[in-house]
Amino acid sequence: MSEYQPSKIEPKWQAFWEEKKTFKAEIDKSKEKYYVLDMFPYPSGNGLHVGHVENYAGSDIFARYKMAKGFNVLHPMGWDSFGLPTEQYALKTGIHPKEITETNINVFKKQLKNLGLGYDWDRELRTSDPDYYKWTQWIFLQLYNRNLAYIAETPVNWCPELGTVLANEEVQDGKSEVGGFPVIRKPMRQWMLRITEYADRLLDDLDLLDWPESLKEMQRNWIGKSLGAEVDFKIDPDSLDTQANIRVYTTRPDTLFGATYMVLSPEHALVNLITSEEQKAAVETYIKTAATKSDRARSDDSKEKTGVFTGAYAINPVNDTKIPIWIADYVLASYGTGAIMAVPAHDVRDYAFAKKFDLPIIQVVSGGNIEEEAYTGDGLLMNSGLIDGLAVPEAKAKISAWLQEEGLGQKAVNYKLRDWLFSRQRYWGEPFPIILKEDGTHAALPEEMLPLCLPEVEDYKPNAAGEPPLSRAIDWVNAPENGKRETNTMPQWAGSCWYYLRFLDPDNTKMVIDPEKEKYWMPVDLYVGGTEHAVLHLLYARFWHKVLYDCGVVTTKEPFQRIVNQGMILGIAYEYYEEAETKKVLSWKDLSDDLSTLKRTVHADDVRWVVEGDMRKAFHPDHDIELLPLTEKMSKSRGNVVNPDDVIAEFGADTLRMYVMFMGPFEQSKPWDTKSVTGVSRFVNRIWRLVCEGAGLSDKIADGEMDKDTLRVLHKTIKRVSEDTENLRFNTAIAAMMECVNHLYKIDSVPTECVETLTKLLAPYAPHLSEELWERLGHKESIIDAGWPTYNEAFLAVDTIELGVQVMGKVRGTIQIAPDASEEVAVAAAKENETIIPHLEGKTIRRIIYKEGRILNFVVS
RNA sequence: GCCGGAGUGGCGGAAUUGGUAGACGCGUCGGAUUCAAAAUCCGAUGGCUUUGCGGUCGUGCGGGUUCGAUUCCCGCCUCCGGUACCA
Repeated sequence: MSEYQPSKIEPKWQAFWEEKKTFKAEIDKSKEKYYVLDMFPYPSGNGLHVGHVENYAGSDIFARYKMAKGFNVLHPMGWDSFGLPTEQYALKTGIHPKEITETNINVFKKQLKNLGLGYDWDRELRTSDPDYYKWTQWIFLQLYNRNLAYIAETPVNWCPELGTVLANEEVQDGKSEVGGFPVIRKPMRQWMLRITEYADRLLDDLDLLDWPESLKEMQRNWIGKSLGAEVDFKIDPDSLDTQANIRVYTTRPDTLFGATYMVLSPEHALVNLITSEEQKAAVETYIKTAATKSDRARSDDSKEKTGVFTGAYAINPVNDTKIPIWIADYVLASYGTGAIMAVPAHDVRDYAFAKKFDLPIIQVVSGGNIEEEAYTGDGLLMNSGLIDGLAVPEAKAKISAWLQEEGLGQKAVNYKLRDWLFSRQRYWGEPFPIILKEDGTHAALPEEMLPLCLPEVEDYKPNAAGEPPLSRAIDWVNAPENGKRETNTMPQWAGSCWYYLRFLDPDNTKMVIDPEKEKYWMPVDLYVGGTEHAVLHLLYARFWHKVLYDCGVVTTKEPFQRIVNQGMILGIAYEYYEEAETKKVLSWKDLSDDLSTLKRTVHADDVRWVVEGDMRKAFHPDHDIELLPLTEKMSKSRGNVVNPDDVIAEFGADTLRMYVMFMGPFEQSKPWDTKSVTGVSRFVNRIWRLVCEGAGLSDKIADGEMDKDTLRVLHKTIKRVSEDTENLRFNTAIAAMMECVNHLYKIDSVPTECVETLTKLLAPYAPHLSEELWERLGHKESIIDAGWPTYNEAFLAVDTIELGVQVMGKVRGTIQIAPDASEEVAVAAAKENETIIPHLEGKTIRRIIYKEGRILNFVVS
């Protein structure tokens, strides 16, 4: 075997690692632990895509690097195997979700192994395994017992297409996150988790974490804490016989004097009570339309405000003015008190509403132009009685104190975060360990009865009465003596809320986790995954972790100390156009406004390349039209998906791993370009040819001392690769190794020691290749045990450097000089330099700026 | 709208605390090797200008600070991600 043949060496080393259990992690208190975690995949039928490769190759490189550095590394993998697509596939095919899951996991696992990822497979778990979900149910019972789980009849996001409800977090633009189906509001009986009780801790503890700022910010925004005041407005006695108040929440109590009307949400409890006879019909119609409108429709209408007058009035407590009460759907029932005081002068929404319905606008903060738009900035209070002339912050403080004294209001805090809608009307999820009793109460299933396994059903659709699929398992439902089983199941997030803990003790049948193991391994030191989980999974998992902390199950406040989001890999397709009527094929160059065209794309593999000068242009394979490259998120419909299996078949896993890392910064999204894989492929081949010859070593590899240059290059490479890998700058680490190899090609003989060191640096990146080289270099053990090289600063030194010489800040030449040369020496050398002399001629040197080893600059006049 | 991030050759991307912009790779051009091609190896490669040395312009745009700005400050533009009537 003289050629580099990844298809031969890669399976060999994968088998080696598996047999030797190279990546098995066990508690070893003599070593420092390091827990690297990947966001575990949902085993879909589509298999692995290059986005997974980016994620897992990155964490694998880092884990192997830490291992080589002597850390006791835990790097596990498992399956988030409950979920909707599997159930939908089961519905279509009649195959049991368990079997579908099994099949998909086998495909995924094989693909992951083909990539040479170093996982401790002995810790493999899947969320749909009863031995696993037993403990998911157990954790639910802890929540239940702490009164953090409750049943509520509330309007929920119902997705008719999916036949289930969705959490707020799962709805985007009024459509389901999975499948993109329309979602409507519908009142239903549901399980809720009191995540709002943890809002402050979830917010405050973000400060403890080493997460990307943008990710923390997303969580902060989602929790959406705001400080303000609640104020009571009396309803005008003429409008209502009994005495009643409308309580509002506001962040701007300073603008109270500018409140010229009030708005209740259509669902507000007082609406029926206060509506006057004349307005009754209009109000009822409005409520009816608002109720049937989906969130989607409501937000579509957000530009145009709607609402109706109730006929009732309230009294502004600060100036006893009578102000009208309206209802409008721009006020949300679920936020604050479901009612607002409207200050049109200083709130854009109130302003739009007041303009539309011709309500009075009174400016109370100076600034802006109230004729044109609402003024939301700072300024001095005006038209505001006791707070006149104060700045906004002072006015807020003073009016709040006054409200408190008068018993009209108090400070209040609000959150955007709502309780977590935790039940789904699905089959393929964890059953609730709950018995619904005949008297309408409910009770926890005793712990000894866990796991409560999913019953078999003949069909995964809801039953005839529209109840969840589990209702079809009549015996199962009616098994408890004094009641029935809950037939909802838990959402997919449940299992992924705590899997990082189970990896530490996957086979424990006695308890959720052995405290000793938790203490040793937690927290997760590095969690790598995509930004798509920035709010959903990460918020839910933090919440459960904090509950477990309160239960004494875990000892860290937070589960994931550091998170890194790998960038998305984008696909390239090449676009052209088709004239709508004639189907004539057009280039982007042929487009004009009066043509009606459809966009079409050509897959990157099918493009015909034409070289023109130093450029290559993309052409349509069958037509003479130039194509425009289009970089987008990979998806089947866009025809720009890259399958990692194909890349492995052509180039090998080591090349794929390195190319994905070499494309650009780990956290940045970047376009996949199959043509560019050749660069990394050549590099891998160059290493192979440098070291290997036939079945053994190349003659070029010989014992002996490294020359000074080679020693310097090698130690510089150690330095750069170590620092870059530590900081997850994999792209520049690979560039450094390329430079090193380029140097080794220039010298006649490469000392063994030099190749060995380079191989160690390469090992996390191209593990199969490195093991093969290491073996050929005469080693019996895995290269993982060979340690990580260190560099010697002394070898990095050079005799002379090329120093840039500037005149007036412009580089005019360079001089060869010792790196630590004195200013006199440098200036003398510069003054003798032919290219610099003309720039100094006839000028007076006013100033000399010399930074040793960096720059020499003459300021002249 | 708001929040976060980014704009550097034909392309992906480098550049430590402000100090020779364009590392590394792709592509392109030239050479070696070959009967020939592929593969491989060596070299060149920001634009304009110059026979050449060189000159000049260049890090989204406009200003500023500085001996010196991709880097710092002010004001814009564009793109990507998130979020959206949260009072």
